[in-house]
Amino acid sequence: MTKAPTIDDVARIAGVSRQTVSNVVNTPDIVREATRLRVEAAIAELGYRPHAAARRLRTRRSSTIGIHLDPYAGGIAGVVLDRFVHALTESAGERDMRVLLYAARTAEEEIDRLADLLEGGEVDAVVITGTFHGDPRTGWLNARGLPFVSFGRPWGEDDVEAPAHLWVDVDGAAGTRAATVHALERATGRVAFLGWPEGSGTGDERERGWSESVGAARGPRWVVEDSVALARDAVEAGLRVDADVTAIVCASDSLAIGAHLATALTGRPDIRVIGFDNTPAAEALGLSSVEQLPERVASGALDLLMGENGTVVAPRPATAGAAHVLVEPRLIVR
Amino acid sequence: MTKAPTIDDVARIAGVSRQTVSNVVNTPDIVREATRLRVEAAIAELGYRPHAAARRLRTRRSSTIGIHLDPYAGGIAGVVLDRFVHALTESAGERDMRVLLYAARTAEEEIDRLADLLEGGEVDAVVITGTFHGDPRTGWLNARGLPFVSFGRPWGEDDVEAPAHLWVDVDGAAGTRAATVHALERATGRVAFLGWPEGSGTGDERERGWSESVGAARGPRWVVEDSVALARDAVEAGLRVDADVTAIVCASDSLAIGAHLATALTGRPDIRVIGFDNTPAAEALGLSSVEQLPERVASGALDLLMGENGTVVAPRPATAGAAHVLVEPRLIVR
DNA sequence: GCCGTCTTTTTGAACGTTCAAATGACGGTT
DNA sequence: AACCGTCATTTGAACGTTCAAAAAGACGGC
Repeated sequence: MTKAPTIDDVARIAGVSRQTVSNVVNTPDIVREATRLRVEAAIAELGYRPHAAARRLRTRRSSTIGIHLDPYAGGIAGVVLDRFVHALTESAGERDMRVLLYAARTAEEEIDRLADLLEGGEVDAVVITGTFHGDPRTGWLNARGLPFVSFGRPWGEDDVEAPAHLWVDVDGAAGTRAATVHALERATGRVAFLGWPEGSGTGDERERGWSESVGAARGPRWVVEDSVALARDAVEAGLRVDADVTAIVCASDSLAIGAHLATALTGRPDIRVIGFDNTPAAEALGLSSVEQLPERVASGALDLLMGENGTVVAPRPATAGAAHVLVEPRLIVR
Repeated sequence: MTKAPTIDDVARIAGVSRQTVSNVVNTPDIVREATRLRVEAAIAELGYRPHAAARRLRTRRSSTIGIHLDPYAGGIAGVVLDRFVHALTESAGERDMRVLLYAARTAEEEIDRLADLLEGGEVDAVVITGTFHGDPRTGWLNARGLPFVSFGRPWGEDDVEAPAHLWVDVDGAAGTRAATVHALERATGRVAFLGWPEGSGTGDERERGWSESVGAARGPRWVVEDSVALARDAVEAGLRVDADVTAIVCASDSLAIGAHLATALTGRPDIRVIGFDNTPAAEALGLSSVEQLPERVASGALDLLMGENGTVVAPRPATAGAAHVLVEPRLIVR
């Protein structure tokens, strides 16, 4: 490996100027066919690849999107984000974009990273995840006019008429609604809900889907933190009180696995348990679960940042209507 | 957001030259304290951040490491890789490195991506994963002298005296050995092994750990593809023949979950099932499992690429001894 | 006051690309 | 034959940084 060939080397071999080579690479259609073929031959002969940094410097574009990776928390929750990262990488690749990961433990640290990456031109835009009530990141990004989209809606802020920022999310209520409807079709008794303590936007949404569609078959509503063991205990206790429950809609797969264990332990394998997130664990146990369709979420995020078919980051102002994508999840029946 | 300040703006404000500002940023100790403070004040005042692309162009370093993301296959297997990516991102951050993802469906496509990324200077090195017998990637990379490390040893090739390339891996045999020893301590009957068909290096290693340590308590050796349902059926059938088995060491968590289901179904909850990979699914079911310690794998990969405490990619030639890191996994008992 | 040495700072060039504007080639019209 | 318009190609400059070498300062010894 001596020295990588530059655009000038190609130009010399092909007997044209730098710029013509550049045109062949970037806008082939404005170059005469004969010339183009000659240049392409030279490129192939030398194995020329444009130097990314030089291009970035000149165009002031990195063609890269940053995404934050939370510290690995263990458990099941991380799987959804990982699938999203996968999907984002693939969708981005189709648009000639790259995905850069960054880690940060706290919101402050993350803001520092964001500043480095965005202001240093390392990335053109970022995807932030796990937004929460009063999240400092969105305000900071907005104040500087930096392009970003969040996976997760801006909880608590005005999110319909004048959206605070671009966002993409999964319609949690639609997911549990589908689960509930499915349960009602099959089940003969009441349909319970196993969810998280009130206050998490996501959890409240998921409960709402059940609540609004369960109707007369409404069973009890059990609440625990997101843990298999807690869920198991809660359901075991709950079933002693409400023995006529024949289906349990859950806010997560962790809860669903706990519920599943409880039904097995108490000799009630007839009870249908439906989870949320369609994690490998639910799949392994043969539990039905609501699939978030991360591929759709990912391409929705890119659509927002780059336009439907755009190839560069050019965020529209967050105007009503075009400022978010809400993906309808799908129930996977097992 | 008008225009980002450049190094010249800082220099003007601080009343020094470009280069002095550059020195304050990169090598503060060679600059006189009084000057340094003045420059730092100017940097803070303007909110200056060096432009990544310009720096990359000049230094010919991207401070970025690329890593391939397989198409999401579903199931449990992906979790280990995702944890590794997490860990790599965090370790890399500590060394002022970034992690860039790329997707590719086939080995050929991947080689194309690698060429773009490495020869275009987009990344300084790559981590390749899922190496297999006769993998075309390693040869291609070696032929060009491009820096890389693989997660997974070079199966089949000379991997001790004259290592084919830098690699980091988990000692699978040590993992199943620990699992077997643990089983022998607790179990009264024989210890079985549930593994994959012969031929996958990883699977053979894991079987070896059991085989070499199980001794007189050696139980049957069952073989299936990596699927929960297949594992369940195999173990159910196997236990009818070998009823004195009281522990099953498995080559993966998928297999372990299948085995676990089989023991539950056949009324043998006393049988200890031990998995491999310590995935969330195993955790959720309370199964013991061998933990791969992805953090160690990640920092091992960086050590190989950058030296123990290095801050730039400067791969040593793959000389015996210093060319690989073999991480000893740890049994998580539940 | 001068010299040598060491430390600190400045200067000019270079990294490889694309942008914006200029030049050249060619055919058709007047 | 001069002019115009269109298309294809070239030219000079610029993007913001760091390298290498040169210049300027500081300091002590004689």
